[in-house]
Amino acid sequence: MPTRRERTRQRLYEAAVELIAEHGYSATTVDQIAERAGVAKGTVYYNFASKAALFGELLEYGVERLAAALRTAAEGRAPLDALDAVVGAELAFIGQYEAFARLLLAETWRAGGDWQNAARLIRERAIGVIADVLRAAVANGDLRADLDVGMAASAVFGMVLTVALDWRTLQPARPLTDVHATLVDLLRGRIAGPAT
Amino acid sequence: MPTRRERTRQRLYEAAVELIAEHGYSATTVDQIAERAGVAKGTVYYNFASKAALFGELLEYGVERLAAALRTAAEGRAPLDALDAVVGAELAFIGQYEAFARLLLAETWRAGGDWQNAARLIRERAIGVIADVLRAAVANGDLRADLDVGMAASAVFGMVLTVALDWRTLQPARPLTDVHATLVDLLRGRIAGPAT
Amino acid sequence: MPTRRERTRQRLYEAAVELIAEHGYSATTVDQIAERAGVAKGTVYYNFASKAALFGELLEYGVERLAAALRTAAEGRAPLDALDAVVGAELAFIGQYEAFARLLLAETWRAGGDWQNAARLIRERAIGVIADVLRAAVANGDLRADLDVGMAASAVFGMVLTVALDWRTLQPARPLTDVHATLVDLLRGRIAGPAT
Amino acid sequence: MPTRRERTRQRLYEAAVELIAEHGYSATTVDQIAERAGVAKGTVYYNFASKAALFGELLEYGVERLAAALRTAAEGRAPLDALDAVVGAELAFIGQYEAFARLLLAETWRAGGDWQNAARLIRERAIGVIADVLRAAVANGDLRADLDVGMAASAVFGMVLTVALDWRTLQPARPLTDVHATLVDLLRGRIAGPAT
DNA sequence: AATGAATGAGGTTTCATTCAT
DNA sequence: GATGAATGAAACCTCATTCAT
Repeated sequence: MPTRRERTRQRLYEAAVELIAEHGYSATTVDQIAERAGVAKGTVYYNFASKAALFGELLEYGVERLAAALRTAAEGRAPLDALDAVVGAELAFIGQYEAFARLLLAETWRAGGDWQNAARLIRERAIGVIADVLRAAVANGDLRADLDVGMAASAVFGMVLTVALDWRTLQPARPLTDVHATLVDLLRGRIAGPAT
Repeated sequence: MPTRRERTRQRLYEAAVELIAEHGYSATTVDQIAERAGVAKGTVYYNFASKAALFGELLEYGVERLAAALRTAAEGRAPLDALDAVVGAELAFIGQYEAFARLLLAETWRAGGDWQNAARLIRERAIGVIADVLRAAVANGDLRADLDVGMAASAVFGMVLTVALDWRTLQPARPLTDVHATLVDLLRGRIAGPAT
Repeated sequence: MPTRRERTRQRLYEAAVELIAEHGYSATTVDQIAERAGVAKGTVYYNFASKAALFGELLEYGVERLAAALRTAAEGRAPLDALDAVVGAELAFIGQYEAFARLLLAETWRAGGDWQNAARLIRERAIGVIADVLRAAVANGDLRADLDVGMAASAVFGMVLTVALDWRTLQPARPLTDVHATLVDLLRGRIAGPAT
Repeated sequence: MPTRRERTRQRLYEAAVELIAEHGYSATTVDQIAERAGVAKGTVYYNFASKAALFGELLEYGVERLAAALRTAAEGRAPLDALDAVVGAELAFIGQYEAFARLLLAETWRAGGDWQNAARLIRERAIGVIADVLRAAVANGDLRADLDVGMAASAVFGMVLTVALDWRTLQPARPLTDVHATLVDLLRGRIAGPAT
């Protein structure tokens, strides 16, 4: 059973993720976070050292969950199946934590960036899982030996992220399986027309 | 020959794009923009109604250039060649206007967003060009008839954008043709290993 | 017992009235108001939505007090006595809240005006009380039946205001009763010389 | 025939008076003045040393005209007739130069005031004419000997000013003669009802 | 005689943070 | 454990003034 403090922190997490996803880190104020969480402004500072610290913990927490979801999906599968499963897991994660996904896109792909560490974290953890799967597929002979694994992993991650956000924005009613199928087809090179 | 005002506006455009790409819209101050452009702060406001207006015009201008580059690349080519060319053009654009590309990713993929109009603009103009190419490929029998063109276009755009930015960040020395080749292979489904 | 917030707001009211009376609304800065009230600039904005809102609440508050003072003075008196009393009350009010009276003159008699609402308020509330007294005097047969009550009320109000401010500026030592007597004589038509 | 410069200055006078009457001196910008006058901003500074100088010349010019109008009206009349004529002249002046009258009220009745000189000027010139008339009436035995001439002059001036501006605002269609008649009745003490 | 782009001091407003309750 | 009034640095923006044309 969570303590009162736990519950307050959780409420602040959620409020912060939603607001930052909508307006960005800088444009989100501590006042707004407190209001949406239903607590007084002082309470934010009773629970977190600063606005930046709240955001940092948030990112860490979210990226950890994303990476864990991807790792779990890949475990114990044959390489190509694992790739499909990882794509499915990324889609599912975005479907459930859409706000966090937008936050990821919006705040981490900067040039100099105040959150460059976080960005590296994401590449290393989330894209790293995809790269591992691709490497296994290459080792298994499923993908050709000279594939640039790092670049391909980055491509897969970005492709899924972009498509997933367009999905949530433009056709949220569409079932996940549908989107998943299209993405897998794209990845497997199955979009060619009838042999001529 | 550009007027004095024209030249000043151009300098402000450039300064703003770079800064916003690095720190985001909210975290970039008008002072910084003015300083980098080498003008006084008041000059920013003499030339643009507000910080938001400057950013708005900026997005419009950049998206227009990107869409034009993609359209030009596609023109007069057979569908699948056009797809390769469009990917190449997007890569080239990002290589040249990296700052603008980061800004696009960082500021437009928000949920509610103050720049939702801009986001729609991008989807309609830039991704629209890709969708047109894919549609032509389907009509030509190069891609299968039931392909979800909209989703595929979004996937291509996001994949290229993500890869390109990782390329600029992690291995800027690598030649564009190299990256282009990998992306085209991915798109054409040529990454399968030796037939088993 | 007033809350802390109440006390701060009151201090801000007083500081603002004095400064605006001296320099006008536009020429008075929020910095000055905060300094005279002995609080930080941010505190002004914690207590009022904006400089304009502070001024608006100020006017409302002051006009309400003025109208109340005039109404109280008139109550339970015969019409002509009531008129004398109302003039006395206006004089006393200006004597005590000179700053507010100057502010009234300076900021509300504009043409298009951002404070036209406030101006109308004043006419309706303060001048309205005088008009009521005059109307009662007409009904009582003390003043002639075809008197333009609205115009006369406006005349009385303006006459007293102008005289009172000249009094405070030029001969502040002079007792109120003296000024009151002269004004009442003027109003009652007792300034004619010896019958010829 | 006025020179080109003369005409420009005149247009700037008029634009400035109207704008300052509406929004006050501080709230009126040089940009607005230039725009309403139909000239470029630089032209304002080609013709006047500063915004304050423009306003100063404006006040001087206007007060001079007002005082002259009052003096002319009084000349060569018997004291009490002169009083009526002066009131009529003040009304006529305000009817014609309403904007200037509002400006006078709004900017000169301040406490500390940046335009205190101007305020003194007005009292001395405009109210002074009225005081002279009243003094003559006292000397002539038309008004009682112990009348406080200064205070009465101030009362007359303020009464007329207030009534005139309410007239222009609330019932501009009403003829001047009507307003004049009511004011004169008030001044002559002719508002008493039927003798009881 | 007039212009309008440019300036920078100074204004209003926002907001992360502190602290007494 | 939580509050909310207060703070002041720093943001956006305005505007009187200058000056090259």
